[in-house]
Amino acid sequence: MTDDFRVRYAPSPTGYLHIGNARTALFNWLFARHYNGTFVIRIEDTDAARNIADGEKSQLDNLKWLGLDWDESPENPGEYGPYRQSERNEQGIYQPYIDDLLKRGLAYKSYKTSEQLKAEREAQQAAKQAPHYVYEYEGMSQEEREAEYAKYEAQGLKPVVRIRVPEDKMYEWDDIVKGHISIGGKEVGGDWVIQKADGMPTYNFAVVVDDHLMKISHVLRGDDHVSNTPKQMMVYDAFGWDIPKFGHMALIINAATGKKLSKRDNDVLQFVEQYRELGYQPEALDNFIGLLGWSPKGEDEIFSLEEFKNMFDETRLSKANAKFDQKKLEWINNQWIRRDKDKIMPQLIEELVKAGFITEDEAKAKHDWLVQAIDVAGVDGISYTRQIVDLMREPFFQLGDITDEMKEYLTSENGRKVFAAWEEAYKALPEDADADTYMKTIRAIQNNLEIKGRELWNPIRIATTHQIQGPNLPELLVLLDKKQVLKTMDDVKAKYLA
RNA sequence: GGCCCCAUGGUCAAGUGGUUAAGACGUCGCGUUCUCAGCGCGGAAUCGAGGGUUCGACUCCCUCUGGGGCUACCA
Repeated sequence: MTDDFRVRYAPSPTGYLHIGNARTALFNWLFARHYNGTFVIRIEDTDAARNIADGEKSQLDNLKWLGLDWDESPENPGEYGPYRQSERNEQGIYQPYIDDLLKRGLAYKSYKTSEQLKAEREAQQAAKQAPHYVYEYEGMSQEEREAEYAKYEAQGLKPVVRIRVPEDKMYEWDDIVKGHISIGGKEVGGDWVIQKADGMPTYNFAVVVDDHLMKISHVLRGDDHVSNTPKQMMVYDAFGWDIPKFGHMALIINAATGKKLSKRDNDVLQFVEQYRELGYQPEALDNFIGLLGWSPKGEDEIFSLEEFKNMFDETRLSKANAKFDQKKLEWINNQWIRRDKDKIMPQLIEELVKAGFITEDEAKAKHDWLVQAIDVAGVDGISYTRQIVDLMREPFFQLGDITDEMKEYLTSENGRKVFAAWEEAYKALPEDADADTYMKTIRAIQNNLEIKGRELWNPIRIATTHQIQGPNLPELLVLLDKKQVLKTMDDVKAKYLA
């Protein structure tokens, strides 16, 4: 494969950027960048009713966030604009092609109402036949058809334009991922609509005209488009255009339902936006979706976009659908969080600010302390940055309740002894004692009292933090404010050890 | 129902006629440790079924089964 690679990602702005779309975009990007081609973004907004207000903006924003850049789009048009189908239609780009087909008798106007169509379909199904459009002008000449059109127009009916499907023809192609596929012309369900009554071209028609005009060389898209391919091929044929190479990637499946991941599946977080809000790293999302349906040669699992780009090989795309495994995503994100802590730190601190634990000014003043506290709290174990909130809440910003179990440790005979010894020792320590000093102090109590393990540590941990488990205690004590700790201990003493 | 596609552990998957069938997530156990996390070590777990082809099939062919996709004036 050589130059002149032009690939595209063509979202319809009917929603936010979905994980499945993101994957399609990612692989098209990889394809373009690996082969030094051009990556085009085209907005397929021919269904005005389904478009949502900020769909396009959100899609593009999230693509950028994922680190996917593009060479041509509505924002930065190349020489094949405009890059929104609605605008292309307004400019009359599609109409001449439709008229041409009409003139050549390869397409025709149809005035059947949706009620009629529905009735036809139901009758066919009742007769156990596959739904199939019935051509209403059988045996008529062009003139006779025109006469029919006039009759309907007089009744005020608006037509759609349907393409005549060559039913005897076989449509075959060598799919980049699936290999050879062939589908008979008679399988597409009969003459299909290329222009809707509102004048908009349909997806299957517009996509061909645009891909041709934009000189798209490779079309990498989801498996769900396989059955659209013969329809699109017959349009290429009708105009005598070269057909691009198609590649149909296996779909991402909802592990719970076993079905194609759908926007309506509320049990899975599946919008890029949602992951972004929880504090997933874009690199991690790229890493995860890049490994869904594609695998590299070696045994490594963690890859940057740049590495993916260099390794990319379209022959290693999987033919089988892949289930979405949230746990693996979490692990991958954890790896990225740990890979560059300096980069993550501001995000973590921001989460603490948003949680109301600390103001922005305080965070600035106590920056070094925060960095240490975050580390001691166990940032290495989190899956996404939002989790730092629960990790840090206790004992850094709030104290929890003393449970019955904790009370047991505190009020047992050994617990009382440990508390007394600890209280005395702690008060005697300087305010800036280091972790080693705390450790030695606790070890000394262990030796004096001959109490060890949980019997020793739990009373101290509980008395100072109201927790029965948590980060390494000596390191934690270094970070806690001594006055606060003393107060906590006094309270515990007054309440449980009086 | 029709057409198309797919099929290795719970999940992602490597593998292209001869392998002890990689690796990762998850899971389980052990160790480190006061505990959690982390880290280290180890374990369990896979070729959907049946026929062929072949000296030899996870790999090739067929059938079945299972799963998915599509079947719109949606994209």
